[in-house]
Amino acid sequence: MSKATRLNQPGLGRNNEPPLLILTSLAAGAKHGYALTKDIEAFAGVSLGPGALYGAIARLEERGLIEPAPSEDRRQPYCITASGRTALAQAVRDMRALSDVGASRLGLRLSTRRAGRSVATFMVTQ
Amino acid sequence: MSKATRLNQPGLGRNNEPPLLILTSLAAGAKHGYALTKDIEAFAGVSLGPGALYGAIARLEERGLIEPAPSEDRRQPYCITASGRTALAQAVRDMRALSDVGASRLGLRLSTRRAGRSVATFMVTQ
DNA sequence: TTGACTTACTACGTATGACGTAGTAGTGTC
DNA sequence: GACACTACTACGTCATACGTAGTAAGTCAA
Repeated sequence: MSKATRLNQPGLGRNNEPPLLILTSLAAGAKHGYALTKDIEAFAGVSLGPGALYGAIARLEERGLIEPAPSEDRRQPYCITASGRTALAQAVRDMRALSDVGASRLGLRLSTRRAGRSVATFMVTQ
Repeated sequence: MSKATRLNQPGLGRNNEPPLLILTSLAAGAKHGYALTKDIEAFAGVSLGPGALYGAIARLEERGLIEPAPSEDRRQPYCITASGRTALAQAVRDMRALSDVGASRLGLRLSTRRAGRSVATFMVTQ
């Protein structure tokens, strides 16, 4: 938290996180753009500028992963759709699996306790 | 495994996975390009075409995250550097944290057992 | 020894999308 | 009534994911 960093990470070029972050944020309830920025800053420590934010929102809407909710004022709230939830769930599972492989190959021990065998059994055949 | 899909996922546009997958693969030992493709197909079920693969390799090398290893034949093996390991470790931790938030907001229960409170405590203040 | 197949790339082009910046307009508050 | 904050729109640039085509060396079978 504290100091929100822009997305540009040192090593791994440009990322496709904005749509993922937006879906994650909306999974907890409808929000308008500005509230999304704040929420994302809070849970991911990442600050999306308007360019990244509204660009991603437009694309997510085009693809039917989010949709505009009725608004009373000038703000336009969005909510996640069923297929948005599905896509997010898939992404979450993929990320979990990939981070498991990465952690095991690095010999990292993540905070979570886990039983012996897992996705990481892939590595023995490498 | 079985049928490796190209990276284009249905929902979340273009992704920055190639560098991450390459680092993950190299974390288990030096490999040349083609071996990387095969390994990545095996552990991630994702098939990188040469364009994606060698483009990402070049960029990773530029940034000092991987480096060429000595080769005997026409193949050019690469290995991960110390800062490559650091970057990968950070990415792994980030992915883990993000997938935890996502899972909890979706009400997903991932295969891993975990104790009660976690990164997901963020959501209560949303 | 030729031809087919696999391995292992290089080179090139396209287009998507992340992201910055600037501008604008409504709203609250002192 | 000026200033800060909210909540966007609009625009441009550039990185990079990714496809496709081409090439060349090694392997193996007839």
